[in-house]
Amino acid sequence: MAGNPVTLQDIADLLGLSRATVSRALKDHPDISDITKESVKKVAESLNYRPNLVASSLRHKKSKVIGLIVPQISYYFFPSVIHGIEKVVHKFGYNLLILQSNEEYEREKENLELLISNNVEGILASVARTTTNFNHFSRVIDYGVPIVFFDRVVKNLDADVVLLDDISGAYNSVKTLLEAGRRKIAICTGNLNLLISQNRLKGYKTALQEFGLPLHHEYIVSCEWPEEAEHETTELLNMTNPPDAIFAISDLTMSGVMKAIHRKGLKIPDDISVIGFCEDSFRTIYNPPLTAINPMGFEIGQKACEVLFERIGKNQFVRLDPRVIYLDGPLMEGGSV
Amino acid sequence: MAGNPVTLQDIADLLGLSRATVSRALKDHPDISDITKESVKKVAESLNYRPNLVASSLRHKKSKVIGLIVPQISYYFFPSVIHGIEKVVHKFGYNLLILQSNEEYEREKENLELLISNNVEGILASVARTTTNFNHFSRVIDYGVPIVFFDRVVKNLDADVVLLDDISGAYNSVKTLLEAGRRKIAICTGNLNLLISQNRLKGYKTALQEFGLPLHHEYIVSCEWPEEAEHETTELLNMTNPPDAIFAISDLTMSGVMKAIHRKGLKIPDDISVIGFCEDSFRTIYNPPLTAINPMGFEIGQKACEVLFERIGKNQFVRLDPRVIYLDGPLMEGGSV
DNA sequence: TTTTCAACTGCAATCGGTTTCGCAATCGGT
DNA sequence: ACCGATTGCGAAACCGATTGCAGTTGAAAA
Repeated sequence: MAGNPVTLQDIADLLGLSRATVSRALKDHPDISDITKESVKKVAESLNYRPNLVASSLRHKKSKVIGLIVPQISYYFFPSVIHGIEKVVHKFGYNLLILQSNEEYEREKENLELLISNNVEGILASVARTTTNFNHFSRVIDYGVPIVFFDRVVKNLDADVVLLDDISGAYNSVKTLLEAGRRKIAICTGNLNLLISQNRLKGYKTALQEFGLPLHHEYIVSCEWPEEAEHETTELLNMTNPPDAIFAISDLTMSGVMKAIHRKGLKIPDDISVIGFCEDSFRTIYNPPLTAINPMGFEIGQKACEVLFERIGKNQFVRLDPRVIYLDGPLMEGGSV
Repeated sequence: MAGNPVTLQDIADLLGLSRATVSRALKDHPDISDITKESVKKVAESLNYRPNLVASSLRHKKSKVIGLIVPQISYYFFPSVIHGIEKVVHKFGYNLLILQSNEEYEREKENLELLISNNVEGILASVARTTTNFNHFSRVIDYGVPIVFFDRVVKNLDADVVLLDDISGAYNSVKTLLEAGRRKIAICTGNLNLLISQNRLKGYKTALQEFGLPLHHEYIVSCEWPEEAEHETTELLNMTNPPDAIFAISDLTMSGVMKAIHRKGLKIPDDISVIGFCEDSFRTIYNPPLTAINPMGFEIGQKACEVLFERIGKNQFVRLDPRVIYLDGPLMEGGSV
């Protein structure tokens, strides 16, 4: 919002034309003569004219904006996702309105309202871990704005979903540890509210089961923040029968796990093995680089956004069945197993 | 933009009132009777009414949106900044439109246009390293939209600027290395287009000079990405007379430096000392945690945003002199020196 | 009974860009 | 010179929320 809001009217007045003509001239409408177009463009340029997208959006009922709600931008995963989304959004000539829920249910609700009020044409969302009630999402869907969930998804809503095959990713991780001869494997999972945490835990259990190993409940810890992960890991390491391997389900938990291990002075992978879901840029920070499942942030963002644009492209009354799209997260060899 | 765009008119029709009355009722205008207010609110609720902020914004000529342009969201610094900004933006009841330039001048230009077209009331920006011409910024300022630069700032424009005291931060870093007995200190700086790189280099030079040490130009390397930093560092380490300390000016360069050191199998701080500008969450990933200047991302974001709101609050014709605000980045002791 | 005033509510314009419809001028052809 | 077609442009409505102004109603005061 400027102090110098040059409008179509200003240009029109200067040239003795109508707003309509100026508008058309600027977008090369065939009805307008080349001479007029040229003079209009010249004046627009000299006046430093910028079209008011807000007005345009009001008229079109199209804002050309996609909304994104993430728990937080920190760490490696979500920035990667954002890159992927941005690429697609830009390709379609849209813009991205990014909001953070800070893991708070209330904030998430507010954010949704805000996106609706801003006439976004679609929403990409990864839910906060404190969210247990999903009415705010269904309201938006009923309102007619398509949502695609990614990573931290909600099922059983009329929305598409893009995520990693978490169960098999976790299964493969733990299997890798087992095949390396580890038998006392702990898991540092996240808030079990989240489907993603549940699924990664499920993969862990499946792998152990397959190897005929019992479940040690004291090896299963759940944490929300790196500090908590560090604390829990320290407890694990101080047990009389400590684990010889730790599976961390995210970069967030992993960073806490690693701190605890460092603090304890353990050597990786000699004293203890470590594996998890980590973006490349994160896992290669460590020495040796971690062996980890690539959580495919970039690809998830891209895919989620493409799916969203498919919805937006369609007539909303064509009821598509919600799709569930799984990506495979490849295991990246490091030296931590 | 929805398929179910409930408008004031819909509510008005249902109740046999006018749009005007409904609008006033919803915002508790004193002219409206309590009975009317109540019934309006009830209907609005049941219809799942959401005010169209786009329309409102057009009418008010206030979008309640702040624009943010950053080179990229990756790594640790900018996410911290965004957190700081968000906090303030939310406090003022505004929203944040985040755009990434991806370090490209052209994209940065586009992003600015976009923000203007979206009627943002102010802009926070950290410039791309490929930007050498700043006309796009001055055009925006002339247009009447206030800009506050942070971190990667532009001086001599009519805009406020919030940044670290880079020279003294760098000076202190290098001094720390010197006081630890290191004499062969290399610097891994960024693109020297950027004032921030120049200043951090200047601090480095000053410290050396103060200790009566000559400048070894082969110890000064400049790089844009972690990969480049890794490569350059490897070269440094392979010299016949390699440095015994490295000063990395950002988390981005630091991550490359560290990889090279790890690959070379050197021990920190025994074989080589390392220092830099790193957010806490980043520097404590390493073992030992890095000794580093805190780049104060959160605080910079907060401050920049507060300064911006001061500008927005003022009548734009009250010409304030541009302010330059320095924050001090404290040295965080780790174990890398 | 008339005046006065407060309490409510509606009309219509506004924000800036877009678009439908239609009009006037010009052109080509006969 | 006449007719239909084409070109170039403007008037006005529209998107949805807001607001200055004016109008209506009812009750209290004169």
